[in-house]
Amino acid sequence: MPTKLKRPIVSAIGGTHVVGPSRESPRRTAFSQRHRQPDKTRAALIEAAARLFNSVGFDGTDSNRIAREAGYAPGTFYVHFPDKLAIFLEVYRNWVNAEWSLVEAIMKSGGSARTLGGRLNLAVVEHHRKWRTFRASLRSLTATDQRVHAARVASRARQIDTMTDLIRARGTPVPSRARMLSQLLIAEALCDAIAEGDAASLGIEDREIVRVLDETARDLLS
Amino acid sequence: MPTKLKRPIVSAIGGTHVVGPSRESPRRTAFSQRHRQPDKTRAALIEAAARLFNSVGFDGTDSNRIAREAGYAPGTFYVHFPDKLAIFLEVYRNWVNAEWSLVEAIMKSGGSARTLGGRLNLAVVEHHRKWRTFRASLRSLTATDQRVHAARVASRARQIDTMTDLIRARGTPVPSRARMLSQLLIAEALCDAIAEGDAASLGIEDREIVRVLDETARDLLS
Amino acid sequence: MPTKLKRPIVSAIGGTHVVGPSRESPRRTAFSQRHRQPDKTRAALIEAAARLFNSVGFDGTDSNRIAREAGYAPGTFYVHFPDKLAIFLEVYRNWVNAEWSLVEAIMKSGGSARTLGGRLNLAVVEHHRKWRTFRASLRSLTATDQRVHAARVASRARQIDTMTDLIRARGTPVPSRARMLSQLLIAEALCDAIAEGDAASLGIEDREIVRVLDETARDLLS
Amino acid sequence: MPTKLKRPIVSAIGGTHVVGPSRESPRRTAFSQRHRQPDKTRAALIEAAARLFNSVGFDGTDSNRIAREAGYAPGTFYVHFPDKLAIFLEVYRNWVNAEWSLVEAIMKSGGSARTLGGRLNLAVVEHHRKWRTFRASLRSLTATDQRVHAARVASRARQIDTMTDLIRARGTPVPSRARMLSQLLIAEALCDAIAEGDAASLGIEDREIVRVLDETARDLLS
DNA sequence: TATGAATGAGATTTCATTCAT
DNA sequence: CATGAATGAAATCTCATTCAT
Repeated sequence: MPTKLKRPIVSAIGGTHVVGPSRESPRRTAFSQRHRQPDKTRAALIEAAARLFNSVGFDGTDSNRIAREAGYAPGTFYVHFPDKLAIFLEVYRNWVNAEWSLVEAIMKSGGSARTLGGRLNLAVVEHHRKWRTFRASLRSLTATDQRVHAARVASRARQIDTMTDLIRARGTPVPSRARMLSQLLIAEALCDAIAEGDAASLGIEDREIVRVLDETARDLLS
Repeated sequence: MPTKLKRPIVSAIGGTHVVGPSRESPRRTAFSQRHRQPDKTRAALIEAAARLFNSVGFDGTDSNRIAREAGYAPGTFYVHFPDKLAIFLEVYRNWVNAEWSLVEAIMKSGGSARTLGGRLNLAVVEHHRKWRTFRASLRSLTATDQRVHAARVASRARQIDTMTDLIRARGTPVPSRARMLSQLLIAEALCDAIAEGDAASLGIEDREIVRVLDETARDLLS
Repeated sequence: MPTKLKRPIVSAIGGTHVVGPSRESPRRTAFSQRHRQPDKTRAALIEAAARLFNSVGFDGTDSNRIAREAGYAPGTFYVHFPDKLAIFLEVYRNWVNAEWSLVEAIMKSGGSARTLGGRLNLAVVEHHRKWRTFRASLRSLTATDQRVHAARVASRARQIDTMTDLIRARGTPVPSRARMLSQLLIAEALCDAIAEGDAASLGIEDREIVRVLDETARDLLS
Repeated sequence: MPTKLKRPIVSAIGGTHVVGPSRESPRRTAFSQRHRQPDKTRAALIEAAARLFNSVGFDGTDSNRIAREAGYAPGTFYVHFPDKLAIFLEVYRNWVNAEWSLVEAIMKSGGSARTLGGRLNLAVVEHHRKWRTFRASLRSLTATDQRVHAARVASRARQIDTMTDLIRARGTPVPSRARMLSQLLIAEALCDAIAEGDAASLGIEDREIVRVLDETARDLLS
């Protein structure tokens, strides 16, 4: 029911510098201005959930803690979400939106295809790095849970459509959907690997991987 | 196929056709012939764990159920493993061994580089497909748990070494470690995506993705 | 007797006549009138714990049973106490308070030093008799557990201070702290022995031991 | 069935300098000379049990660990003792014997009543200090368990008899049994308090308490 | 809407004990 | 006698969820 206008989706996920769950006791005045404003409550819960999922993972948190971190009582959680998975899906939706915003902003910033591609890759890598633990839970739930799996496939379909539009807008020939999907998957994999520090722990520099990423993008998408 | 090994590592993971856990209650009162043979017990527990992790995920099972599925009482689990994560790492070790065996078997089968590469990709895709839920748990735990993360990085390092040996053996120039890691990651990502049915649900045929996989392998490794 | 206090500390320990835990299963499905009043819940848990610790000992009960005996579900225990030891310490705190109340009441009742001393000893003996099993657990945990040991030493320190005040108030010269501690220890030991029926089982009458107690008190404290 | 002659009871308890359970892996040669020598096995189990009861308490150990610490397999425990309590009683029996040996040795060493009394108190204090954790378990079980309680009462009766004999031997008039019991209890309490470091943690010096102990002994027993 | 005490099923883990060898 | 793998009941503790206020 909340429309996109009402809740500033991007700010919660895209903008914040993510840190572990705050240790400060739930910020709560006797009756903060946020109370009795359902949209703000909902947004606060989502933000807290995003933070927690990204620091201790989906199975590492519980709904009580999400509510407490957001400054509410346990019961409040269930006023806004039917269960823990529902808020996870909401966080995922926000995360995807944030990535889209990122991509759009860069595409509008102008420059050669090369420059743009490089900038894009860097930004996306950074976004993955920031949300690596959340993304790990996402991947795990994808294999385990129908709802999450469906949401993810849907999101990929939209990504491919968006990519098609962007390429078409530039006048370049549109690659096959298989190639576009592959590129998405490859970008995700390499970004996640960098984000998780795998390259580093093998003595490989991140930017070497980014270079490979650039290459595959060029090969597959043009 | 493992013969003299104390614990038949590969067979548990590589060979079985994976199905969901049986629903019949495996409660036993008397000792079966398998009992009192710690190596077999251990192997049975690992096999049951592999099956369960791959059908309901790491967080979807519990040590009691693993023991019961293997035909033992709850306490038996703790005779052989200190906790649930320990058996997970053991399953992972087996999984990696199974993949190595697969790769080695194919490498020894002879044929042109092309043929070999294709066969390899197909086999690995199939292996991932079979173990997709287990792999999802693996990826999730990688981000959450130190022990798993370390095990996975170690395994990647060994994979790169093995790859180096194989390429060197063929007389081809050895690519940079960054390229080899990238290829491993890409293969994993594309295989997992096929395994999870993502391509299919976007109306893309699996073999189109496999073709991309072949291409990147060619580009990156030669 | 406690009235305005949030948690009626003394009443739980001091007043009740202690019997073994009831055998009827106290399973409740609906909320009783006691529920939703956290202070009462907490007090009920403490009371049940006191009763159980005193009948089957600390290691003879479990948190589930304490909750059930108090009329709550297992989880409720952990809403109020982090673990079994925490409630034990709370019970101990109450027990000490009850003893203090006892002593104060008698001190205020007037009479000669002799009369008062005698009355005091009898009352304390009775208190120990009533709580003999609880006290045995207390002594055991004292040697095993840091938290309990610390609580007990702190309590002794306070007892010595109180004793000092009382003696000073009567105008009598204050004995050394060593003597006061010794007297506390001796009183405890003799009281516990009577409480545990040791004198009786050796064919010695309780009041003979009480007489010795009176003697040592006179010798050490005046 | 084992007679006193066969198993050197005192040495296990009286002589050893007690430390925590050894961390070294169970001292065991392929088939040590101790094996198949039931008396030695039994003695080794008792010794290990004494050590463990005195470092982690009765409830802090388990029969498997006792067996392992003694260098045997879990099942061996049950060849020699029907249950954990049985070995505890055996350890207690040894402990009492050790104390008797101590007392006898000192009584035979000659000297004035004063000197002897002082030496006795010091030795007994030391014995208690060494076995303080074991003694705490003893006291706890005394209140909880019939078998232990009976054993302890019996032991006290014997102590009083012995004391009577010793006093009679010196030609001094024999005090009432109540006085003798009281003195035993007081000695135990003060010794245990010193052993547990209670005096020290209240800023009181141990020897002050020992002096009180001497006083009460003089007052009660002469 | 928001609250938060209470729920209770269920997961993890321990350990006294058995028994076939 | 000794072994030691296996047992399974039971204890500790968690957490998604409910519901009366």
